[in-house]
Amino acid sequence: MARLAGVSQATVSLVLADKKNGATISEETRRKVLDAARSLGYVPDPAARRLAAARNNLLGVFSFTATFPTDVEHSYYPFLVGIEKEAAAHGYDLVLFTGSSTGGAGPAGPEALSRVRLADGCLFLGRHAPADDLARLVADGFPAVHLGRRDEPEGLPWVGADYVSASRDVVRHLAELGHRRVLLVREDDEAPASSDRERGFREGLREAGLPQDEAVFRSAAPEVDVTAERLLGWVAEGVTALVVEETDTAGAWRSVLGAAELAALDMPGALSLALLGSPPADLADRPVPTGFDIPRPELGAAAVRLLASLVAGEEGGEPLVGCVLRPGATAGPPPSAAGPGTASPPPASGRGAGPT
Amino acid sequence: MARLAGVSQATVSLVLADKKNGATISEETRRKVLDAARSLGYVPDPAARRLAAARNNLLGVFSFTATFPTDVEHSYYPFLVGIEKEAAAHGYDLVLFTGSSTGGAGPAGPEALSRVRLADGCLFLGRHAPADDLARLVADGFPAVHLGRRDEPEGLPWVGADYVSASRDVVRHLAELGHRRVLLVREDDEAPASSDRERGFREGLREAGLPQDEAVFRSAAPEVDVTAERLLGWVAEGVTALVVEETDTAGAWRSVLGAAELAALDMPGALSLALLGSPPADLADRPVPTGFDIPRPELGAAAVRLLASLVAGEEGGEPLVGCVLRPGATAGPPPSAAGPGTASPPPASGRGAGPT
DNA sequence: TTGTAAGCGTTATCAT
DNA sequence: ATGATAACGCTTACAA
Repeated sequence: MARLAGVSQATVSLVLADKKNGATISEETRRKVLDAARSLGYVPDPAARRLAAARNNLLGVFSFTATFPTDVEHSYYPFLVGIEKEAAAHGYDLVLFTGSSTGGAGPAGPEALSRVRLADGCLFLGRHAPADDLARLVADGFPAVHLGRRDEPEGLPWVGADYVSASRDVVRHLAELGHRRVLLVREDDEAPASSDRERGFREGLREAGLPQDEAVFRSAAPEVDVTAERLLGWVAEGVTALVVEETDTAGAWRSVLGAAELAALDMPGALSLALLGSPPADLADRPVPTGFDIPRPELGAAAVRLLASLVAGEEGGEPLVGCVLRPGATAGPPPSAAGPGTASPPPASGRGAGPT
Repeated sequence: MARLAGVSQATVSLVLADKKNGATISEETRRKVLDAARSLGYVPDPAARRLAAARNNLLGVFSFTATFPTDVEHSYYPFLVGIEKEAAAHGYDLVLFTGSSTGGAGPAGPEALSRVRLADGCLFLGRHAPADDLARLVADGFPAVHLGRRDEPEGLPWVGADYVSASRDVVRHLAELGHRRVLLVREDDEAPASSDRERGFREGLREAGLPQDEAVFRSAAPEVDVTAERLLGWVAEGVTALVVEETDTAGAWRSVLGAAELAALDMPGALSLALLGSPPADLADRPVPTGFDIPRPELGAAAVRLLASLVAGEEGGEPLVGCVLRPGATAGPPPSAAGPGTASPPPASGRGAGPT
């Protein structure tokens, strides 16, 4: 220890810690200690440091699938970008629990989840987390945050994208373009992400004074069956814009895109399309869909922020992160509109169509 | 501590450590401890564990740039894939030290690097690591492994791709296709990665009994100036294949590709091209270059393997990981060859041209 | 077979 | 302003 080298003892701790509170170190000893430390190449042992401080400045990241799958597409990369940055900003290092991906060693049982306790708190990615194990963590007061909206283990804090507002904004955008008949195509799935989008969609309609009856088309979940006939039927009924739900498989979007192609519909011309999310990577060559982007890095950062505040014993803040509208190229004025950008005032309803 | 919950005390340590030597725990206490631990969700504190001179089953990963930069292209992702898998296989969790990216907390001084001592060992990514800080770690006997060949802090173990063999194989491949005049285009840079490639290139020539004089063209580093005229000149001199070095910027490759285009050379027909590495992402739409791929996940895995053996107190093994030849589409038989695949026996030298 | 006790290197709380 | 000294939670002889 540098105590021997220098002239003092645990005073070293004080000078090296650079405490902000009581400025209680004489310049002389300070120098002595610093010099001794430098000449000895002394570095405080982080393990001892953390042991004494009762916290280890470690934030866990637990994913139930491999954190780094071979297929980059499915990875948590965009979240990790924000997570790493925010963690660094708060002075935390990250523990990546090679959780369920236990390729050969440790047991993948419930034990695995317990390991996260070695960190000061933990972030959970992906929806495969066993609710009861998480409940246990929460009940024990262990700081945990789920990345993505989650109702299941009651009391589990989470951060998620604000699909409601984002979906509302998309509808507002369409209304401003002049659309009066807008239809939502969604999969028949009761996931919160789905319901939130529908809620936002309906809010958007209401706000713009548009009719809400028959405004939603639900299709069987796995294969969405929007046929060309159905599409043409809608157009015949006066629908000028389709708002499509986004899911992992993008089933609805693919289906609609395929049908539009089959029906040989001029895309922004005869029918406007909007996607409630981002298009899948394999459709990257298609025109950029009008819709919104989930700010994944920002979501990751928000999760870390929340987790850090929980670790610090504070209450968590706003769990919702705003999405950003993507104008895109698949939506334009409706066919009947006088000209581009000329949004005619709403014929029905007494409420205005403009932004409220 | 679980001691209170169960009936014993530091015996907990013994049963949780699963010591291999003297089987000295009665099945009964063992169960008691295990049960108590499970019901309490008890996890040994890594810091305390490490402090007590044991190990905490944590492996560090330290990169001097962000591990997850916004731009996926520049990330260590492919390495992480292998690192995560191998770490899991060895029963290690990963601690991501949010390196120099210290966006707000501690300074980037030596202190930053010493945090890694919390783990049993650490992997270093990227060449921005301050050599002296690393030297300190090594001198202290801390298990550290650098991902990528590194000479700087002497004694720092590393794993890297075997560019020598890979480059040799590329030349062999060309020779087997029938090429007798092969030219290496490299940047004027003394990086080990460059010299290794040249060495392998020369080995390949020798093995195939091809002339080594004037077989290497060196160009200024930043902007590689391979002009169309120069290219045509080489072809006129009888050069039928170009082997191009790979660097971060792919300057040489871009230059050669551009010149070949300008000169309107039929690519595999009039001149064969090979790249000593992988093409940059923005050239993904071009024909796949003949050359080799660096098995990044395997490299990451090898690094973890080496690190794990160092942690276990063993000597490290083979630091070189083989690359895999990529046949590609930019190399074919030379114009003069009788037909595809008909490699004529070497006219010069007494040594065979086939695989040795 | 299991309990006791001595550290491991820091930090934090008191006295000086 | 600084020197003792008691934790911090664990491992590991060593004793019982």
